[in-house]
Amino acid sequence: MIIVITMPKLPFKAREKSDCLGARRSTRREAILDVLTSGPGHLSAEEIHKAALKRLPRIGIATVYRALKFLCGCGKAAEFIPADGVARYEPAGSRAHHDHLICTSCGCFIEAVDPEIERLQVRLAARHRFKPSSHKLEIYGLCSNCAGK
Amino acid sequence: MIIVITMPKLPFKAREKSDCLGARRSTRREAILDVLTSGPGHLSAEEIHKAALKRLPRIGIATVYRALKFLCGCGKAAEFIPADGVARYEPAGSRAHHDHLICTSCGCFIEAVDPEIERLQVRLAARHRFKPSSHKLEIYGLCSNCAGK
DNA sequence: GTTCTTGCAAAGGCTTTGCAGTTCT
DNA sequence: AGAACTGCAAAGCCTTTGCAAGAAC
Repeated sequence: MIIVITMPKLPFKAREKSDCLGARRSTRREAILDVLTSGPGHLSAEEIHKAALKRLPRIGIATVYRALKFLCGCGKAAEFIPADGVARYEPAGSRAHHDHLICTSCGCFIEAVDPEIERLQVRLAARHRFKPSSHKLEIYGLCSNCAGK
Repeated sequence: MIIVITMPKLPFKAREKSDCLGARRSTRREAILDVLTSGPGHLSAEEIHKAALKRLPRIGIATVYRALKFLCGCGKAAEFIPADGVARYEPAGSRAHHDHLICTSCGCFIEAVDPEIERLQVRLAARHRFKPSSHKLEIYGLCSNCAGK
């Protein structure tokens, strides 16, 4: 069984709070959400940890993972796992869905959307009597920079 | 940097052989390829190992991983990593590309293709001056069986 | 006999968990 | 005070690697 959207065991009170940032104010979670929204996007947990350390010198990697699970559960962040198997995180909720063009040379991520593809995916699922809840399209290849070399 | 299609270090002679099954005949690699082609598909390394053990009671998991890398390098198998982060393998080469509908309830994989989506993906990449080499579309949701419940 | 292949055990990399101490309300 | 949050270290899981023994050519 595969869980795609992991809802963390939110503390009881957190579920009642509209901002979903937790039952209590937490400097770490706020910092991590901020790293996520102000950073370049598509960061790994380790990269997020590194960025967070600049603001909170003693924050541990476990806290980062916990906060990320939490934020994903709240819909404030989204996790996705590219072909290298290392999870990346991006802010979610306020941002539109998008697919990824991933450069296999420099590792950069380009966000892209094609409404038509989105529509066709729904059709494809329907054709198989499949009820889609989320999807993920990744195109691997060379970005314009790397292809030029 | 993200390597999507990992070409294993093939032994020198293996590269010259057309069947690409290795420089030498290997019962294990043949068995694993057979598990792959005759099995239900989308098996994890562990599942493949379990199936292989029935034929070769002493085969080790390392051999399975090595063989899988090898077969992927030869184009005889394809690896893909769904949202749970655990690699799955399927026979390749003789089979057409396809996308996956993945049931988040029972974990089943449905293979599907939509030629139009394929075309639009190329267009989408081109629009970003991106040179695609492979892509992966996964739709998560409920299969008809699970949706009915 | 040389080179490839294998099993085993150990190590690696990413992620989660247990626990005791700390913080928030 | 009570529940939530945190850092640290340990454990977990999947995968790879080192090495000595075995097999193929």
